[in-house]
Amino acid sequence: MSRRKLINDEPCPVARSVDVVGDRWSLLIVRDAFDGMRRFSDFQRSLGMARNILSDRLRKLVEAGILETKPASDGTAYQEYVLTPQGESLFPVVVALRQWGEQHLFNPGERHSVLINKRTGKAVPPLVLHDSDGTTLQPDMTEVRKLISGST
Amino acid sequence: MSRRKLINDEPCPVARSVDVVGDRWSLLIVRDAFDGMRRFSDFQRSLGMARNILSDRLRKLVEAGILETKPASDGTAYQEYVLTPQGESLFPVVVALRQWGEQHLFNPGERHSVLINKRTGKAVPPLVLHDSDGTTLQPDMTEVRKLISGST
DNA sequence: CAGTATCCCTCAAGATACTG
DNA sequence: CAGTATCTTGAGGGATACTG
Repeated sequence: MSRRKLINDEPCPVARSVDVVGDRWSLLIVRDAFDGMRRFSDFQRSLGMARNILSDRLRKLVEAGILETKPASDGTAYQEYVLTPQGESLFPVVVALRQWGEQHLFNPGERHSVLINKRTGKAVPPLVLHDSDGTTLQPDMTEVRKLISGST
Repeated sequence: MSRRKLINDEPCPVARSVDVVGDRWSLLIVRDAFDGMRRFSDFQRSLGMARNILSDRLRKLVEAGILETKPASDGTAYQEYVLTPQGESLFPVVVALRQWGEQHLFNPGERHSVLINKRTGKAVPPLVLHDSDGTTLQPDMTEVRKLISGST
């Protein structure tokens, strides 16, 4: 995107998040990382993307604090890329995208991968917004207030 | 993106979702739509994006079944763009991105917009994954099973 | 194996002018 | 006001060759 607008001074957290992970590959790399993937070649094979682009995305994800590099566990001289706590907190984002895709982007009966709770062996239930009293929040039950001072 | 890989035959719902909304603008348009925005010029002013791009994104969001057009409520000859039920079900995605951004992309004390429960007047609590028995799912408590036949 | 370095091309995005 | 049309730029992406 040329002459691209700078949005890391946007006051909206959604806009800043999209600026970091709102591209074709970043969230798929994160998805694979949640799936236990750590090595350059594994990501490359899984995603089928050009190596230079993968290299660039991994670097940016490390710069953004989403991944960190570690020496390879098998003693080779190379890196492993693992999620930081900040990266792990993208879990709801990836799950929400997964569930939305499952519901709306597959034909009836079409096969797709699915997220399973290891303990129960069952698919994880739909992600919904619960308020602190347990009520389920719908979109029209919320509103955005501008420019609240953050605690983080 | 040139010679871009086709991923609408990917078996992973995350990949398909990213293919639909994984760009710089789509989710911000959806965010504004959640905020009650309906008119072309309102989106344009809010997002500060080029009109031809906005036009293109609105068309694609309509094609994807996320927005639908309606005659303008004020009687003018133009369109309004409103979320379909499928579009509204992107709510968890937008909220998850919002909350991740709030936590990780702002300096302490820096001001940002915030999502409020209209009824209680308080910020909506963090989005977490609850299993059907109420336990909180962490990333390492889940795994992906490939190619389950879908019910949708 | 794990990248980096090049080369090339396409298209997303911006700017601007135009139209009913 | 709500777009469409046209032009330009450059980032995103692919392919491939190269390196330790």
